[in-house]
Amino acid sequence: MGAMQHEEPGAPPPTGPARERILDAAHRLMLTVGLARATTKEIAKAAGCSEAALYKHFSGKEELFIRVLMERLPRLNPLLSGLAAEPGRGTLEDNLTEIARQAALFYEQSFPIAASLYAETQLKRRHDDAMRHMESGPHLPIESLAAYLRAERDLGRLSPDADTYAAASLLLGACAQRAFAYDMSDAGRPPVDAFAAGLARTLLAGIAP
Amino acid sequence: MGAMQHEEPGAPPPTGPARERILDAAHRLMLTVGLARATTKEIAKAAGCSEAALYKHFSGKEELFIRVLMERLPRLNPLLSGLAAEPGRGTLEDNLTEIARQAALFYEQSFPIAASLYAETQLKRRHDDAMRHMESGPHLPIESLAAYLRAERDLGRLSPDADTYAAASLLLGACAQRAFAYDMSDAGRPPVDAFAAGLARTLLAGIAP
DNA sequence: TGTACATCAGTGAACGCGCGTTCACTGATGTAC
DNA sequence: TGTACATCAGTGAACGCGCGTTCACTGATGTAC
Repeated sequence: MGAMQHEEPGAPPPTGPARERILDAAHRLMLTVGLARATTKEIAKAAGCSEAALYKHFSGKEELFIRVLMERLPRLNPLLSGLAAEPGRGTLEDNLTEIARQAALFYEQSFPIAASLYAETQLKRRHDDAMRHMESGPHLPIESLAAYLRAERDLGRLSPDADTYAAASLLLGACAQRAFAYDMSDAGRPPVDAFAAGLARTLLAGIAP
Repeated sequence: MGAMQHEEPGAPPPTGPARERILDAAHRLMLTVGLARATTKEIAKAAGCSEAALYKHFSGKEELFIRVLMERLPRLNPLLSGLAAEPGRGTLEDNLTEIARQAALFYEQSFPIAASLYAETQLKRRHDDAMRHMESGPHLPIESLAAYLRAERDLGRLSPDADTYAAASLLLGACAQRAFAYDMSDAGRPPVDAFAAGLARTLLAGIAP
């Protein structure tokens, strides 16, 4: 009882190595109260340790946040470059639907945190530099998808004059926008399966009569 | 000389009524250093007044930010609902290109600030509520554009089974994503005119062979 | 085996700084008589 | 006209709080001889 005084009543019990618990706690707080109010005191409380313990695992608060971004946010690129590796498999509409579905789920998870970096230009710049150095970043999914579409076009499964970059922007943009326009509390967000299917169909067929 | 000590060397000289100068200064700082580091001290310095003066015009820092959001961010909706009012004008491709162009510029300006609200969940919620109350919000452009597309479809200028919601999501999503994926410093951002034209063409024609 | 020392994860309490906010006040302008 | 008072935009200095960070320390575990 007395030993548990740091544990939140509603939160899952902190288990596992402390470093992971801290990353999880920081991640959770960034999503719920936001980057600005994810203080060292709250993070420590949620992780079930003292504030001082944070500094045994991370050099400071900024490093902790960078680590959350790198070790807790999902990656979209593996899926996309996987597909690009073997074009010609399955139907194009199925593939695009699945890409849109995964992308929508990906942005749903990562967008709120990625967006909050805009509040801390300095932190954002540090993260952007790290991303650029490991050749990653938010523009990469678009380029991966465009590469996949080019490969399909070379196989004759797309119109020979299809603008693959525009197509990739349209599909992924719609998925990212969905996370932006309808967030957590908003019930108006369209169900992901129907949404993804509609995007893929519309992108393939166009809307001209 | 001595009287000007509050003015930033590089900044434009603070002119006009104090309230407007404060809003401008806050807006500028939100874009440059980010919401989190846009402190009352910095805002006052940039506006050429004392910190205490801020509280003569706004009840507090949060109200000031809300006011910046409401009085300084551009609106996309007027353009869209204007178009929806008279469908059948001009060619569809031209209209979609112009919409995409305006949307891309709009998101370029508003996205960094809107995104930074994710760092302050509480402020975001207050702003969302205000938006909902005046029947606005980030999902509205999509619905306005969808309404315009429906009107064009009813005129037979779109395929009768076109998914107008999906089409609107694709077009506006791509424009928003452009602001997100390639920000300020990044030189990789595609020029807005070519980008908009490519989106409109691709959305109309589709990419299927 | 016992003993002396090293290492390690972690803590409670304090520190200093920067923040948003408030206070008592000023000097200029307007207004009633 | 002068005089007394009211209003107004704005200020410099202070206040208190919450933040990230550090400090000296503890108790448990490992290790050499």
